[in-house]
Amino acid sequence: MIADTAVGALSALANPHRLAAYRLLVQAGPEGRAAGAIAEKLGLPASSLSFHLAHLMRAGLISQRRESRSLIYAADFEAMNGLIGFLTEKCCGGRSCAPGANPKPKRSAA
Amino acid sequence: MIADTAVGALSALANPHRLAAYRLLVQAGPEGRAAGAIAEKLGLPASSLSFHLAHLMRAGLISQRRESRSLIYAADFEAMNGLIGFLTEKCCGGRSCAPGANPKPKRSAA
DNA sequence: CTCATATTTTTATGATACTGGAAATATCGA
DNA sequence: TCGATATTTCCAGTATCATAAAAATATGAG
Repeated sequence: MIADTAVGALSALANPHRLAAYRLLVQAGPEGRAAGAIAEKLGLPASSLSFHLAHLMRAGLISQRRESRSLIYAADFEAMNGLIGFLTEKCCGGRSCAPGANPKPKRSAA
Repeated sequence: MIADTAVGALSALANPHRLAAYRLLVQAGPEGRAAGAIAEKLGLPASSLSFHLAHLMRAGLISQRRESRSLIYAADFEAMNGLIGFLTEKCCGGRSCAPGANPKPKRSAA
């Protein structure tokens, strides 16, 4: 991941509504959730939610697929792991890492 | 971590200069780095960097300590892990989690 | 006390983001 | 084709953020 991508992803998450929507999708897993269901859960007008989902899409954090009349959104877990890896990269230059001692949030492939 | 805190942290990171400064501090580890050293490394005017560091401080992502004439900034690793935990919380509702299969970026205490 | 260094605060201007109603688009069923 | 459902695009008003020069503050040395 390059810095611009990371800034885009972080900007996308840096809004209460988008963060809520994103977390909802993270918890929903690969199956995802329809836009309408998200709007209802979050109590947002459809047009506002659409704006926020488009923002998350542009940032590459979620994906979209159509299923009949509904548009289903799902979190992109590779993007999430890429972002986390970018933030924690070369954490502490290799040393033991702070109070609780967390060498590195090791992820499978990264 | 509550949502407001997370939004604050993400907003703080959602800027190229702040993200660069933060990553520099993450890689520097608990020792941290003086404001002047960061400004030089990033090629930023002192006043601009100060603005950005204050933003990261307000978000709780970094800490400050004085050492003679210099102010030393260091990443707060607990905050970072808290943020990552918040993002990945209840990821996939427990199921296997996407392509690479990453159940959860397990961290020591969280 | 005064000067030099390190950093922050103040300030003004310009740019970007959020909001939600109304209209437009896409899909489905009869 | 027509109507209903699901969602997006358009719009404009308001609010928030980034920038960097200049002035202010804090520390240390002589």
